[in-house]
Amino acid sequence: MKKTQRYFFGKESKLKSRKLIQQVFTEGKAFSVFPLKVVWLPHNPSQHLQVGVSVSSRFFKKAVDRNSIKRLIREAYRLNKNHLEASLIQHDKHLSFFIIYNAKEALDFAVINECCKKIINRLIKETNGAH
RNA sequence: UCUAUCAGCCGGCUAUCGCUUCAUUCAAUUGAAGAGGAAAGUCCGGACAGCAAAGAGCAACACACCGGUUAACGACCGGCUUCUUUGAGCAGUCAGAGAAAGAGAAAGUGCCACAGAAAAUAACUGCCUCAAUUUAUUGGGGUGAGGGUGAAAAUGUGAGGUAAGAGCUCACGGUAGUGGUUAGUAAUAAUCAUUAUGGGUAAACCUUGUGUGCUGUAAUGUCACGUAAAUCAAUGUUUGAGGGCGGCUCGUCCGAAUCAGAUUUAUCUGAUGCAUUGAAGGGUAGGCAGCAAGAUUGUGCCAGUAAUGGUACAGCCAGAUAAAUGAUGGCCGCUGUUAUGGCAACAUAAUGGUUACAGAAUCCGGCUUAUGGCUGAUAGUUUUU
RNA sequence: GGCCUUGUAGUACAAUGGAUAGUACUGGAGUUUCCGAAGCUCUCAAUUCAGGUUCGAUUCCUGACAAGGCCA
Repeated sequence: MKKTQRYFFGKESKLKSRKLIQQVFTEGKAFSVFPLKVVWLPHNPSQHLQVGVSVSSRFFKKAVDRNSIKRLIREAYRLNKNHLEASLIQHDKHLSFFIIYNAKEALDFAVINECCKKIINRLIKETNGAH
């Protein structure tokens, strides 16, 4: 079990409910690690962890570019999220957050991956430090 | 060699970590399938759904040579006419290529800057004539030939005619209408007779003909939640109150049902009802269907000039919803550049790329726009023989 | 996904199909002042793009591009 660590990112761990997204944006806290911005809220009724990804159509007009950036972010998140999930289950916390791509140009996978690691570490600190 | 047009294709296998749907399994798992020619723009046309039912006129909008294709279209195919351009020819004309929002300006209204006498009634100048007198001017009449400006100037040339002139008359033409004949399904063409001589603009208003109801899958249905039109109170009213005919008008249509009582047994009365005000209370946006077998895809044959249609066989081929088809590698294939060898084809090595435009969102038929590389065909061009 | 609206100087607006596209603010230069501000004078700067109709398009028509709005 430990030797083959899985990196699932299925339907259950995506933030889909329109109501919850509204709540996250109105009540949640935000910080940003360039080029990503995170809005998070320590609340989720169904799962321990749910996440959503968004790219503004103001910066990227073509649907192809938006989709490819979202795929990159999701890939980076998928590879790094296991620490966060474990910590949440350990402390029995619930979290839902949203990642927004904030740059005007498309960046490499390596940059986004580094950025994602920072975000995960900070989220672990925030959720544990609150209580 | 280059350019243009048309048609076709865009890699294959595999490793690790993953995504969506379906099937399977108690479950873990396992298996199968998974983006384009434009999926785009939303410019047209349909299918499908709702608006309970449902006239006439007007408005609004669209279209406009003829025939065909199609479920339908403003799309497509074929033809006609006009125009542009190239070539040939003395010329009439012929041939090739391309374009056309191509009904009506001879129903009416408007507009045509600047320039020009004048932009369509006419006037000015001029020409001719008569009268007067200051004998080179004025006034009356006739005329629409001359005025060289403009994008456009009152049908062109020649002759007759007249005081001067004028399609005023004649001949040959041009243009337009009407009526015949011939060819053609038709537009139209050729020809004959006759009438007229009226500039442009309808992508100005408009007229004629034809057609169109509106809204759109966030439609719509259904399940859950549960409220609205439900509850409570007060007041008023109780048969012609109100409502419909899709945007407007006309004319017209509906005007119900249930219960109780009374009787004239099809009427009356009352209530449910309707309107207004107040109180209390309340706020969802989730699931499923629509939604994946169809004007379907591929191949062959037949009909047709073609668009397209018919038929036989085979196939089932995305279905998400903050929205799947991805990330990192390897090998083969393809290909660019450089170096070496070779007359050349090519071979070897190094290095790089594997792409452009672009991501389904109810589904189809077109149009438009964005697009790199390769292959084939056709046309033109350059060089060599 | 669907349905609409609008494109004019740097900004906000105007224009009957007809001289060189106008007004205000802004920018630049000059004048005034000991120096500034304000004022005055002069000046730069635009019809989103491509076709078409017309003798002639900001205007009319078609297509593209861009910006903005709405849906229960």
